[in-house]
Amino acid sequence: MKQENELSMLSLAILGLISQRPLTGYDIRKVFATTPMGHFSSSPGAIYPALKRLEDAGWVRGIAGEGKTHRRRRTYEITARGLRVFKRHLAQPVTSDDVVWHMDDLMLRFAFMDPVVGREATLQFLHDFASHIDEHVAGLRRYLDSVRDILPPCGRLAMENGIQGYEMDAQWARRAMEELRK
Amino acid sequence: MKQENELSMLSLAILGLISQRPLTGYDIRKVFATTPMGHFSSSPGAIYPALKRLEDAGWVRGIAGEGKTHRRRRTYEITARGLRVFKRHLAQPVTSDDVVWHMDDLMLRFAFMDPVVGREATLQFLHDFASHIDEHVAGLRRYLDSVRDILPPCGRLAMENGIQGYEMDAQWARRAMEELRK
DNA sequence: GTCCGCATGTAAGGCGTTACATGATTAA
DNA sequence: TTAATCATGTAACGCCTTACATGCGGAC
Repeated sequence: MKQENELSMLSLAILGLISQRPLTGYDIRKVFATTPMGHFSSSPGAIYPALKRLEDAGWVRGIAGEGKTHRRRRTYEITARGLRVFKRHLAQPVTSDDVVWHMDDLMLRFAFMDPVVGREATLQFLHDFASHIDEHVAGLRRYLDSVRDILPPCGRLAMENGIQGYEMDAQWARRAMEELRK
Repeated sequence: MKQENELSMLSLAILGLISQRPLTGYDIRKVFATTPMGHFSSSPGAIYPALKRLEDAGWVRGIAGEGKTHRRRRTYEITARGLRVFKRHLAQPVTSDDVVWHMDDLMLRFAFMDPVVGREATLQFLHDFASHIDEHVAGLRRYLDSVRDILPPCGRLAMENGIQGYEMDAQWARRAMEELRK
C-alpha cells in the first residue's frame, strides 16, 4: 500500500520516453494524446510541471533552442543520474504489495524494462509477477467463497471481474515469457 | 477524459456503503482494510476528510454518540439529497470516454447499481459497457497493427495486455447479463 | 488577415498520501 | 499494567485537474 519509490507514474512514463530519445514537452503531450500509452493526461498543467520537477531533481536536462526556426522550444534529454534512478526503479523486485496496489506501475515498468535491464531480468520480472498474482488470486477466491452466500449478486459479479482480471494477467505473463524466450 | 460528475471514487464508495446501512468512519476503514473492496486506502487521512466533505455537501448526516458506551464515535447515514446524487451518478449512461478513462469508476458503479436503479437498468448498463469496450478494442487493435513492426517486443506485449484486459471485461459483462437474467 | 496548430507556461483548487497526535476501552 | 484495539482527527506535502494566458508560424 506504500509507494516505496520516489518515482510517480507520470515521472516514470516521461523518463521512459525521454530515455529512448530527447523530446520536447509538446512531443510528450502528443504521445499521450495520440497513442494508448498508459492513460496519462496530456494536459500542459501535468506535463510541464512534471518536466520541471524532473529537471530540478537533476534527472533530465532541458536544452533551449534546438530547432532551425526561432520558435521557442525546450528539448529534454535524460541525465546519467536520471538513467540510474530509472534503472533502479525498473530493477526493483515485484512484491505482492505491488500486485495489489500498483498494478499499473508494474505494467509501465514492464513496457520499458527489456532494453534497460536485459532479457534475463525481464523474464524474472514476469515470473515473479505471475506467482504473486497466483497467490493473490488464491486469497481473493478464499474470501469470495467465505462471503458468497451473503453477497448480493452484483457484488459477487464485481469481485469475479477483479479475479478474472488478475487471472488474465497471470496467463498473459506466462505467454509473454514464452514469446520472449524465443 | 473528464470526470463529468461531482462524485470522486472515494465519495462514491463511501456513499454506497453508507446507503446500505449507517456506518462510522472506523467501520468504513475496516471494510477497506479487510475486504478486497476496490483498492481504497483505509488511512484516516483519507476517510475522515471525505466524510466531512460529504457532510458539508449535505449528502450524509453524522450522529454523535450512538453506542451504549461513552466512547466517542460518529455514525453516518445517507440523506435524501445524498441518495438522489448517488442514484443520479449510478444512472448515468456509459460513455466510451468512461471505458477509456474511468473503468474503475464504472466497476464501482456496477457493484452498487442493482438494488438502487433496478435490474433492467443494470442489464442496460452491462450491454452498453460491453459495446463500448468492443468499439474501443477495435481501435486499439487497429493501432497495434499499424505499429506492430516498429514496436519493441515488450511494448507490443504491454499493449496486448491492455487489449486482453478489455476483452475479458466485455466477456465478463455478457456472462453477467446472462446470470442476472435468471 | 484570420484561423489553426505549435509550444510553453501559470494559478487555483481538490484530494489523496504520510505522519503525527490523542484518548478511551478491553484483554493478557 | 501494559499492550492492543477502538476511534477520530490534523498538518504538510505532492501532484493532478481545469482553466486561463501568451505568442509564433503557416495555410487559405
